[in-house]
Amino acid sequence: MSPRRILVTSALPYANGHIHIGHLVEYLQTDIWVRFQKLRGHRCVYVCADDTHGTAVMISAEKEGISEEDLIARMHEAHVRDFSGFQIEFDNYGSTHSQENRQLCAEVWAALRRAGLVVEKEVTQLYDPEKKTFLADRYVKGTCPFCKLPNQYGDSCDNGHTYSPTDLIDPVSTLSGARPELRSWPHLFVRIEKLHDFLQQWTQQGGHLQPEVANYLAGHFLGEPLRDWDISRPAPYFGFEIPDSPGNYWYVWFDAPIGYMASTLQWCKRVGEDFDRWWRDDGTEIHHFIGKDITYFHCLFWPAMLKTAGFNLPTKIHIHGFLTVDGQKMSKSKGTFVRASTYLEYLDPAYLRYYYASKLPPRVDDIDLNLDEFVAKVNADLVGNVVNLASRTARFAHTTGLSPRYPEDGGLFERAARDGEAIAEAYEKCDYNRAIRLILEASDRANQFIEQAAPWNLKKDRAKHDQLRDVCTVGLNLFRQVAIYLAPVLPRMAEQTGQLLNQPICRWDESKTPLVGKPVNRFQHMITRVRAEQVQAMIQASREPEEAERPAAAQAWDDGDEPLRAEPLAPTISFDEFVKVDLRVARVIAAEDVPEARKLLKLTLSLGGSSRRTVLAGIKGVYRPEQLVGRLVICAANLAPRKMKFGTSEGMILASGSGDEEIYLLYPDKGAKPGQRVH
RNA sequence: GGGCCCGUAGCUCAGCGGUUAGAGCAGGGGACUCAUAAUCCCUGGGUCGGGGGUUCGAAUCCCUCCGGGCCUACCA
Repeated sequence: MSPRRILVTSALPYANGHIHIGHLVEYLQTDIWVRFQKLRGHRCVYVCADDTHGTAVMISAEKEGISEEDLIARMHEAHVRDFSGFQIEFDNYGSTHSQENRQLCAEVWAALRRAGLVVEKEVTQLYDPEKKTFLADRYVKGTCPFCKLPNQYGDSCDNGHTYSPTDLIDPVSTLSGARPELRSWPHLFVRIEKLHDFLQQWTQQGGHLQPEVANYLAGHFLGEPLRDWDISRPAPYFGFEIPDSPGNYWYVWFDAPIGYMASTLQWCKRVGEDFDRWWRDDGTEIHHFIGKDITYFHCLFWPAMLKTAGFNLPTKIHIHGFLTVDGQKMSKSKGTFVRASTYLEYLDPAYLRYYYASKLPPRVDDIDLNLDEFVAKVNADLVGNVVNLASRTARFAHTTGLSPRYPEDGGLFERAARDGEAIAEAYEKCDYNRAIRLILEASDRANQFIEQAAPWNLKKDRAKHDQLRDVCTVGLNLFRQVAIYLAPVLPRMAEQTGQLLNQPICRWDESKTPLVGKPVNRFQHMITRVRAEQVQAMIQASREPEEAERPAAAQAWDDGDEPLRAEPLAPTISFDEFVKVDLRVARVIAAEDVPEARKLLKLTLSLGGSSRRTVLAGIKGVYRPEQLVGRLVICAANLAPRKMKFGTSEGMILASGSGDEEIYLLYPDKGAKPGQRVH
């Protein structure tokens, strides 16, 4: 087989946050694939970069009082450190804020213009007059025009109503607290519909996408005309100004994927390669690894851009699912939102590399990091089964060395050498789960062999020295095969195996030829067992301070400013306005679930005597009905009844928190009586 | 409302038209002592989410329902 030329990318991590164990699913999946290809002898280049542009970076920089450039430089450094800690090896790790990227963006842009795909349309948006900037939906808050729920984002409210930010009642900019005004501005759009036929064909044929992804696109986007893509943002915007449209900047999703090319270009300059050979040459394969959340950009816009500008199209887009921890979404308060750097303080990266590999299917399925299983798998498979194989033979072999000729082994070496093809095929298809299972089977057979050959008995009899040497030669060669097959996942172990046997592991095919006549070095532990306490310590360290236990001796409170920032103060009101709201103490005398509703509980409140109110409260996410019965709450009692899908709500009960997972009901101190007004 | 993925042993998953449905871990019993309390042997455990259908034959294909996750739209 002649060597393939393969360019591989992972999605560009956003410069606004740190790498966490969810990101690592992707970078480890990709790194393993790249290492596999290199080990197979192919020409394979792995590029990535920080995604640096957009509003979120601007806001963070301002919040910290530093320039965007300083912020992204700092994050770049942190990202690189995290990746290298996990033995993720890029050939180039760049930034979308680079000269190369600006140049390539201009090139792609010119091609879109030339093809007549760019049109200008007025867009009317809310504008923050204080910050002199247009506001994306998530930076506007106000009262839902439908249910009058206050403090809702610009596109939808917690009760599930969707609307335009211009319909919000009393909108407030979360950037400045100012009242936004409506303004229009010309935006540039890409008429992607002109490429509909091409995209239909490209997504449905040629095996570029997993079947479920192709179906998703066909059913969801390609069944109707594709909408124009709004690709420009007015200043101020951290990004690249559009050369032929001063005052406008490319939307971050335009320049981010071009960052794949820009990073390649940087690499080409550094090592003296020809860029066109990698991006304009049918002989090159391009493989993107991404998460399912960004399917839309990579499978529609990106091929459209490449096609128009005459670059290589992706050979394959490998899409993976999300990470859950112990079956649930990662959570900051539970401590399962673990940063890469935190992980590395407590655990060996080899554990996670192995664990993810053992779980990853070729499909888009989510994968679960089950912490108990993590410990069990690492200890049982990696240490107990694989490394132990070396550990239990290398000590004997240190004195004997390897036999000059490979001894009879009942066909075990041959068998594992043959299985190499099936294992390689599994890696190629990103079916790491299957690859690992096959490898573990080989390791199992080797352990059985050792057990039965009992080198510890042979050692007792000097006359059996040669037999002992033969058994160790078999055992270590079977181990070496396993180490080769696991090299993409566990590069460190492959190196250690090379040192142990005085023969570095460089090629996959070395699994086909037994190693003989070599001295064996003193065995050193390759991977240590993991203890559940270490994992627990890591989880503890990842818990957000707000959830940590309060210190008994309350010293200075260190309350963060995030809540206030997330929801700035509303405009000042007069006392007269305040007293219009009649807040009352009320007792929950009945509570029941509204099964069809995602968030609602139906509460019956007593205001004392025979006064009853039925209130539908969106607190199901946190409170169960039985917890509430008997409790005192505070209720907005003179609110106009509101007809909702599941009945009429005659008031609201007071709670703080963002909504879904975070809700804190307010209740009065002991002694308060239902019906009392709150002044 | 539409779509996608998943539902197989206590747990995590494999099998995706054909012999009595598998693995690892966990459980039970035994062996061994070289090894990081590792290893080896034996063993219990499953209406393959429910129900229909296609087929000589279905965990595997089709329909439908239920449950979990996700994406996306619209109305109010």
